[in-house]
Amino acid sequence: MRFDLVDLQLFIAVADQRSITRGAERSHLALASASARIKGLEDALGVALLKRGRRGVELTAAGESLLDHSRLVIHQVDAMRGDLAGFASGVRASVHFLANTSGLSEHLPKALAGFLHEHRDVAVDIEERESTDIAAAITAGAADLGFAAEHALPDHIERFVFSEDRLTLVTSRRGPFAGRRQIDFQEAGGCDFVGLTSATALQLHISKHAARLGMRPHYRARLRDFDAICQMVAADVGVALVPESAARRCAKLMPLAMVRLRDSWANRRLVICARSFKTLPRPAKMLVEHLRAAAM
Amino acid sequence: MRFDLVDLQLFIAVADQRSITRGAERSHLALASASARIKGLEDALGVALLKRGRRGVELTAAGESLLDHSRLVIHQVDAMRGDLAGFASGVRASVHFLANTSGLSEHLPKALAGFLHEHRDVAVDIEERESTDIAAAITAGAADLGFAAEHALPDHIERFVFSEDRLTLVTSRRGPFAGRRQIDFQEAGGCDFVGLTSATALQLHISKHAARLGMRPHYRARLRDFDAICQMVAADVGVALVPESAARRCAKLMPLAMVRLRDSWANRRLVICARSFKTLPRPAKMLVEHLRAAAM
DNA sequence: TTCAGCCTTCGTCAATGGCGAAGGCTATCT
DNA sequence: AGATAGCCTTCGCCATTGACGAAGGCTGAA
Repeated sequence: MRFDLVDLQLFIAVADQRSITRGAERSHLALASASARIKGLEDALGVALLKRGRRGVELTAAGESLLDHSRLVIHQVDAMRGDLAGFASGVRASVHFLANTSGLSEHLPKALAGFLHEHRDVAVDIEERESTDIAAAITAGAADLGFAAEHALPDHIERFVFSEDRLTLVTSRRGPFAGRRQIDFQEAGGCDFVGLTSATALQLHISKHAARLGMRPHYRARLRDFDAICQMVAADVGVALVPESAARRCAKLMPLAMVRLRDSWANRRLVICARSFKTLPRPAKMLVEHLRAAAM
Repeated sequence: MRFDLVDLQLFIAVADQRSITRGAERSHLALASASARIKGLEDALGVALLKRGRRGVELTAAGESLLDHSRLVIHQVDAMRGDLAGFASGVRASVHFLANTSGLSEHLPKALAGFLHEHRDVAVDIEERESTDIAAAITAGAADLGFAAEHALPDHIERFVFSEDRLTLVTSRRGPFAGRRQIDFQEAGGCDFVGLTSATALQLHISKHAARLGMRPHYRARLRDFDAICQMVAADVGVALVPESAARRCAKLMPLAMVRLRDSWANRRLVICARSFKTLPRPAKMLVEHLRAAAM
């Protein structure tokens, strides 16, 4: 007692045409074959689906119900074909990912490379955004995942710690703390500073804590990325707070000194975040699992 | 390039068991047949669905997607089978209908009899409810259709006028308006009344308009149905406002006089109502069409 | 190197689903 | 009343399909 998708498609054609003859044509079947299929469908379901007449057929109440269901089933199958066609053609599932500057340049590339290597049928679209903008975009559903500083995130956004970013004071080689390995940030109160443009989450973070310490740092320049900042510092324009990973990378190329801060707020927690980990599409879930495994 | 429902069910079994061998068993197929079907499915969709291994299989990303789709399709097909099984067993589609007392006893029976005669595969379950209760039930989705007084319905409930119910003052044959064909309701201000229990929509309607006229009718008795009310009236306990159709019917059996009211509010519009006519199940839609045709 | 576990391939054969042709039913026309 | 047209059902035939058992192939573990 069975039927198949061809039966359902034929039934839809017969119902649309109100004729087994024309429905058979529409389905590229001989009339006899179509008639037998419809009869088989009625046998399988145990109910008459059509009223046969001289001028074609009409649906019974059961036939009307079957027509509704058939349309749903065929629509679902078409959606399935479409989805699987995406896999077949290599236009595969993708994850939309937003990362702040630290994430993009320092923390993620290695982890993402590993993931993409293991999952050749998933693409990751990464865009650079500020941490606060990442929070807004994720809340709005405009991205699957984000990499951001935890302090920039509102409470409703789910997250787990991926890494920590220790802020480091960079100075020129002959700078004011030459020979010192670590200081309290307050000791830098009298220095000129080079900083990020004020809209960034990192810069806001620094400003907030400086204010708490009663400091009013004087910014000689504000720039957009760590390399440019470090070049200014190496040229003795001022000192700067940058992520340790960026400082190390720049120190290889420029005459810089790195001085650790004892302040606890100088350790930023960087997190992978989502509106809800549970409801992510499957490719994003796979990426999350990978990143959890790669976290510190 | 095709697949069928057996393929999808087999795929679900294979995915659940993580084994073609055990999936074949679950689907009552030989291993070779199952293997060939899965291979055919992969050919049809143009993408690998499984990673084969020594300890069974794992789903690819495409396979995971197909699994999700397959579950939806099979669920839809099961729903279809269930629905059609209802037709096959004669437990056919039914319409859940709520009607007020007037509707149930005076207005609907003839129209519904006609419908049921024409549609032997539909059942109509009618329950008696007050008009205000009908509104609540329909809003809550607890019934498909209602027959109620329009004034008792909130605005969001869709309706069309089925009939009008003219309220009539009934008195004893030798009553206070003997010989009068029609009066203003206010002229009955000095009479004793017999009425419905105060919770009914009709009684609330009457009370509201009496209050507007500055009347304070004195109720000697409150009863539940028109026959009982008319018996009291015939026994000269008081006068009563009842629907004209009920008054006519009772006047045949009891010494009653009927006096028309000139007041416009004495003409109640009785409507067929639904939360949304457009989204009704098909059997209810058929009943609505029939009632539209039978409306005044 | 052997073995166990699992999947794939091969050959066989019964069942299926397609077709053309002919028959049957019903309403309409002459 | 008989003929006709329109549409659906049945029959017989035949190529294709889908089931099976048996054997082969691959891979990781012992």
